[in-house]
Amino acid sequence: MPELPEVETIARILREGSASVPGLVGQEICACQLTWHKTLAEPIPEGFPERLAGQVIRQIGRRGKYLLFELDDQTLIIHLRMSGDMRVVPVEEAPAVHDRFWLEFRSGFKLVFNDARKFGRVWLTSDRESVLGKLGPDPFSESLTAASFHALLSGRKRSIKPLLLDQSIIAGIGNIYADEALFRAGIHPQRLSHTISKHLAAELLAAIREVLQLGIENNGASIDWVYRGGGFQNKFLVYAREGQPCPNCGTAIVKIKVGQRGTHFCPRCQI
DNA sequence: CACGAGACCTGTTCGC
DNA sequence: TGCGAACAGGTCTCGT
Repeated sequence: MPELPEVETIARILREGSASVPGLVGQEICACQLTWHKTLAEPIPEGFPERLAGQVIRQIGRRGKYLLFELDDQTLIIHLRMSGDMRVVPVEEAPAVHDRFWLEFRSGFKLVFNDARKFGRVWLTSDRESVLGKLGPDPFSESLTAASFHALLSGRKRSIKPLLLDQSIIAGIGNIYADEALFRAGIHPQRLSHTISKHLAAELLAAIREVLQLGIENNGASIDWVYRGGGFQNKFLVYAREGQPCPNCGTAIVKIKVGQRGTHFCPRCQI
């Protein structure tokens, strides 16, 4: 599920709350539960879980696909991986299947991490960089310019799609948005990165920002049983559209494997 | 350095 | 209808 737009949407909802639940900024933690031990990333934080009690959530944000909860003297970091989801419900509500971890607040609500496939991870750390340090720039970062992006591409010989999925190069793009961005930029997913001109790199960066922004404006994408609430899945131009006509030229969209990932593109428009 | 395979997991969908 | 295979929004590690 969660690529940058989905994580951004979740962070915003948790920060601001909704009609039925309050925002979490300012809420004091009084207890926590871990029901699948591997959900807590190594190394096990010193004093966990007692140290969480009494801490207040001061801010909620995102870096790449990581959710960040700034506490009084530590940061709680959560990565949803493939099937993770967050929800806020009253403490007395019975746990659901696949609830792996939750925080209980004095206000009577709890923040629950639900994760069917158990790939998701939670960190509690005083040193965020130990978790986030290897991430490349955020796609929306002002420090990421057409020129620096072009330098990232020309500095290596690699198929462009796996490169876009490499979080150490640029942080936040996943399988859906990579396919959508490459289509909009007219670039074949297997094209080698160093063959992309400066002009085309600028177009690709603009396409990446455009699809991520569209995703955010639509509250992310919901597919199958994973993630709900988003609407971007109705605006896919190539993803999950194998055999359907390309919106530009009508050619049937093709699906292949690139770097072990399902990859959708128009064989005529993308070169 | 770049790539592929395998691992980590469960649930859903596909193909025979 | 049933059953195993294939596949899924992600990332890490290992071997070549």
